[in-house]
Amino acid sequence: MAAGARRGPYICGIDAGMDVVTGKWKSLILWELHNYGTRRFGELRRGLPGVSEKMLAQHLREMEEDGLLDRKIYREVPPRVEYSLTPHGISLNEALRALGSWGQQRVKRLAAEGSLIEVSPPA
Amino acid sequence: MAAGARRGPYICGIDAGMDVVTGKWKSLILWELHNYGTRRFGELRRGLPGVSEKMLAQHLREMEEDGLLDRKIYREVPPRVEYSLTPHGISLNEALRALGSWGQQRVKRLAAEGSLIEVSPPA
DNA sequence: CTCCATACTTTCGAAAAGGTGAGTACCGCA
DNA sequence: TGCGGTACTCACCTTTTCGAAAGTATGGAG
Repeated sequence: MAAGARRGPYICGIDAGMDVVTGKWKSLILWELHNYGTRRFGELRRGLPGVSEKMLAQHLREMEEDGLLDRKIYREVPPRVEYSLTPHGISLNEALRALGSWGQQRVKRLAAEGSLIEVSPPA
Repeated sequence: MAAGARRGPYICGIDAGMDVVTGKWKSLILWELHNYGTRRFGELRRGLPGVSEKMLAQHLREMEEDGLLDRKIYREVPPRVEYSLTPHGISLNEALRALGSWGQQRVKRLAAEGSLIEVSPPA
C-alpha cells in the first residue's frame, strides 16, 4: 500500500479515516508527536520500542503524503530532520481521542477479567 | 492475528482501540450493524461489496470474541444467524464517530483536490 | 585516513492478511 | 432424485506487510 493503492473509494467516513491510521505504528507516531510536539527521526525510533527504521521511514512518508505531519530538514552534518503534526494531524488526533478512551476502558476490563484467571494458584 | 496474538501489551488507549478494529472489513461491519441493528450473515455479505465469506466469518468470530457483537442462532432450515451489536460494540461505534467525521472531511478535501487534477485536458 | 553520528534506502525473506473455490449439513420443493 | 437456499469450514494460493541487516551520504573529530 505504498501511497498508490490508497485513497481508494471509501464506503463511509470511518473507512476513510481508518485508511490513514492503518499501519502498525501510525497511531503511535501520532501519539508521540502529540505528546512531544516535535521529534527527530531518532527520537521517534527510540520512543517506539521495536520499530524498524524501514517501517518508521515508510510510515512517516505516507503520513506526510496524507498531510498529517510536516517534515523539516536542517541541512547540517550530521543531518537533522524534525517531524511535527499539521493541523490535519492535530484534528485527526482529536478525532481519535474517543477511541483512545474506549481502548483504555477495554484494557481495564481485560485486566479485571485477566486477574480472575491469571491469579489462579500457580502450584 | 487469529484471536491468540491479540490483546497484546498496549502502549496507549488508541493502540488498544485500534486492535479490535483492524481488519479490512471490521469497521464496515460495525457501520452496517449500527445502521440496521440486526443483520443476517447473507445480508452482511451483500451489504459489504467484495467481502469473501471466509473473511466475513472470521471477522465476525473475532468481533464476537472481543465482545463487540452478539450472535443469535435460530435452529431452522435453512439456517438463520443474526448479528447485532453489544453495548460494547455500540460504545465503540460512538467512539468512532469523530473519526468518521474526520474521514468525511478528508474525502471532501481529496475530491476538491482531485477535481483540480483529474479535469486536466485529456487531449 | 578512519571513525562517528544521523537519517535514511535497499534488498531479502518471513509472516500475516486476505481471496478463491470447493465441500458440508439440512430440509422443503418439484 | 435432484436442486435451491443458508451459513458456514477448509485447503491452497496470492498479496501485503513487516523485520533484519547492510549500504549511502556528509563533514567534523581524532
